[in-house]
Amino acid sequence: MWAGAGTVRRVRTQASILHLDLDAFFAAVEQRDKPSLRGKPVVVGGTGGRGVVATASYEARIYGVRSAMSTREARARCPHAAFLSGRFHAYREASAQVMSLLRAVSPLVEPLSLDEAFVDLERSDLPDLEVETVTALAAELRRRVTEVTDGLTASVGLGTSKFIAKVASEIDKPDGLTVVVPGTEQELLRPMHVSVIPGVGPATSERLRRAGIHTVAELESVSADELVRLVGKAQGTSLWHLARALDDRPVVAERETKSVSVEGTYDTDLTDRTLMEGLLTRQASEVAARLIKHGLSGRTISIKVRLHDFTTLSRSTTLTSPTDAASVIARLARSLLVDLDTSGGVRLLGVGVSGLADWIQDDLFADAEDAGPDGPDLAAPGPEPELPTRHRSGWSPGMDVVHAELGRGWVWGSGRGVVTVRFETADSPAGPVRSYAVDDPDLSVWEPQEPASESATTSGTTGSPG
DNA sequence: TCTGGGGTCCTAGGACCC
DNA sequence: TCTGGGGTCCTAGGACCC
Repeated sequence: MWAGAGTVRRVRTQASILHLDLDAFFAAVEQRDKPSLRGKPVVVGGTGGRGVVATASYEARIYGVRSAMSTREARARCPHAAFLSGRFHAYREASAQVMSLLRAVSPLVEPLSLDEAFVDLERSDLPDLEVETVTALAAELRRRVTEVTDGLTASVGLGTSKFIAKVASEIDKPDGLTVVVPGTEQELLRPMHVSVIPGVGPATSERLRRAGIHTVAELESVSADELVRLVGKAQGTSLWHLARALDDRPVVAERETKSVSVEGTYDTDLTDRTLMEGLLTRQASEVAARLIKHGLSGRTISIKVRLHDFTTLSRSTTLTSPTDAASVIARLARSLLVDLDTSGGVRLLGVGVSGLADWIQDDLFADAEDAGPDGPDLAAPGPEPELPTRHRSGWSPGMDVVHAELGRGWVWGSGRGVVTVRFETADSPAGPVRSYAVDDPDLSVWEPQEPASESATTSGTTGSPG
């Protein structure tokens, strides 16, 4: 029965999905490249005061060092380990070698990270997809991985779905190969903890635990309606299916980028607003550089602020058209910080751009050349930028610079016949705000107009005698 | 001085439009 | 004029993954 579970999910009848996972990847690359580290505990990750472990070699895992553990704790558990901050060039290179091996097996390869990928064997040249055939292929693949990477090892799992292939690759790690024979999936899953299911992390595990659900077998006995009630619609239906090993997610080779961001955690909490603005400005430049490098631009600019007590805030604003300009991203990022109370100290700051388009409206921005590659810059000396006629029909928050009674400002918002201008002052990136009629004929000498704001309505209420 | 960095997806509420 | 529903977009926060 498919009671209340929506559309049928067709699971493959053959173990044609392969999952490959390079063992203790970052640490293994370090041990490969530096023989003195072989056989010794190696920890790769953040080495600063607030760093965390990215990868621990198996020698370090003996001491209880784990991924995502703070480096501080890892040092306490295994003081004699080598603590390294990582050489991502080397990791990327080794990863590329392995990925190209996988693509030689099948064109349909989905990398999950530098050290992990799914391969769809239905698109391979194999004569059939019987267990013996795919097992032989996987064994040969593992041998080739070690050969081309000069000694790295991989764990491989094979199954009828992504879920099962991934579970399989964990079973005989490191340096192992496991094939889950089609038809035996539920038998394998039932005794396992619910956290084996993708998407079930600490929070969901705890919710399920409180409902008396610990194993996949117990999860299977819960109705779809009950699961939706417990964890929400999307996750509830997903759980109902995955508990039955019903997983028809396809292997997807190319994924579109949805957002680009840069963030940093600082060893000591930040309290100086000017410093924070400077850091956001630098991060905005890095984000812009990456957008440009990939030919992307985006409409939504966000900042992320983690306070001293680890509460995390985000603020965002959306432009009417996409940008990849560092000055625009920086200006908006700084102004988003203005509302936030950071007096207790800030441990993390970040800038991101989402709502990406893979093209830029060149014609629309042609005039930005006057102000340099980053678009109009309020700090730049020289003549006022000439305002093009397009400003009369469409205003672009964050991008358009205008001239009005407080000097130069930039468009903060527009709508209902009004354009809001934010003036940048020496004190603040987001200085005073004034609104102007959108059809004002003279752009540079606009007369201030009463903003259509909330404060106007309250005064009317108190003034009425009733 | 517990708790990285770069992502993805989901939820919920409000605005706005039809 | 009142009421409601659905769809879409936006914002903020949270969970999760590697």
